[in-house]
Amino acid sequence: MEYQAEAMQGEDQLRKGMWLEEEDERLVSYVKLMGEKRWDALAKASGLRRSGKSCRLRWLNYLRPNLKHGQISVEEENIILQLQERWGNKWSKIARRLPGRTDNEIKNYWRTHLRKKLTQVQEGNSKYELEKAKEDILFKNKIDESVSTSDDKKWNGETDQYGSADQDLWGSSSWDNSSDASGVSADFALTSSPYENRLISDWISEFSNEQTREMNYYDECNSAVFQSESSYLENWTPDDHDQCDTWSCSVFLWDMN
DNA sequence: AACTGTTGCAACCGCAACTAT
DNA sequence: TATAGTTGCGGTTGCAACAGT
Repeated sequence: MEYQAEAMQGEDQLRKGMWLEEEDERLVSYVKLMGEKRWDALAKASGLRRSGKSCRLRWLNYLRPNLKHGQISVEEENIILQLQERWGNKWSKIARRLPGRTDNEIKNYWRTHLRKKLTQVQEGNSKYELEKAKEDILFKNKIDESVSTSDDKKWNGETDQYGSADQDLWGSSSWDNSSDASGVSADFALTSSPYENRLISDWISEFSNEQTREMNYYDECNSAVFQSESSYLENWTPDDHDQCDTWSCSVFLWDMN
C-alpha cells in the first residue's frame, strides 16, 4: 500500500509514513540483534532511512511480541473507563494494566469509542448525568459480560462456596455472601473475571516450564487458578466474623501505584 | 456509479524527562 | 555542573475504508 503523503524527498532524507513489510522485517531482525535501546543507533545500523523515534514507535505499537491486535474486550473496556476516570489521560500508565495493549491503542479506543458514548449524553447535561452515563456503560458491560460468559456457569459454581464477588477493578475487593434466595442478585459476580483469569494464567505461564506451556487454554486457566487460589484466598478475611456477609482482601490484584 | 461525510487508526509532532559524557 | 543526545508521553494529523445519499 502506497502512502501518498510519504516523504521520499531525497537520498539523505528520512522516510515517513506507513511502514513496508521489508522495513518491518529488517527492524525486527535488528531489534533482535541490538535490543530495544539506542534507537537512533539501531536506525542507522539497520540502514532503514527512518528516525530512531519512528523505529521505536513501530516496534512498540506493532511489531513487539505478545501484542494483542484484536478487539478490545468488555473487561478491557471497563478497565479503561475506570482507570481513565481515576488517572485521566495517562495512557501509558493505563496501558501497563492491560497486557498486550499499547498506549496508542488505548488512547485511540478512548477517543473513538468511549468518549463518543459519553459525549452523546454530555451535551447540555449536568456533570451528574455524565457520571451516571459512565456508570450506565459500566453496568451495561457487566450485564453483557454476564450474558457472554454464561458458558462459565461452571466457574460460577466453583465460586458459590465463597459467596459472590462484587469486585472493584483496582481497589480492595469485597465478597458478598448475602445473595437472595433466587440467587439472582449475584448473576455477574465472579471470583475473578475471565480477564483476571487470563492475567493469572499469563503470570503463571511466565514462570512455568516448557511442559506447562504446551497445555491448552482451559487447562492453563484451570491450572493457574488452582495454583493461585489457595495462596490468593489466604489474603481474604471476613469483615464480619459473626455473619460472614462480607469478605475483604488485603492484597490488590494489580499494583496500582 | 459517483460523490460526500464519517470513522478508525497508524504514525507524526512537540515537549518534558532522563541519561551519558 | 552543563550540555547534548535519547527516550517516553500525550495530543494531533492525515489517510484508507466504510456508510450514506
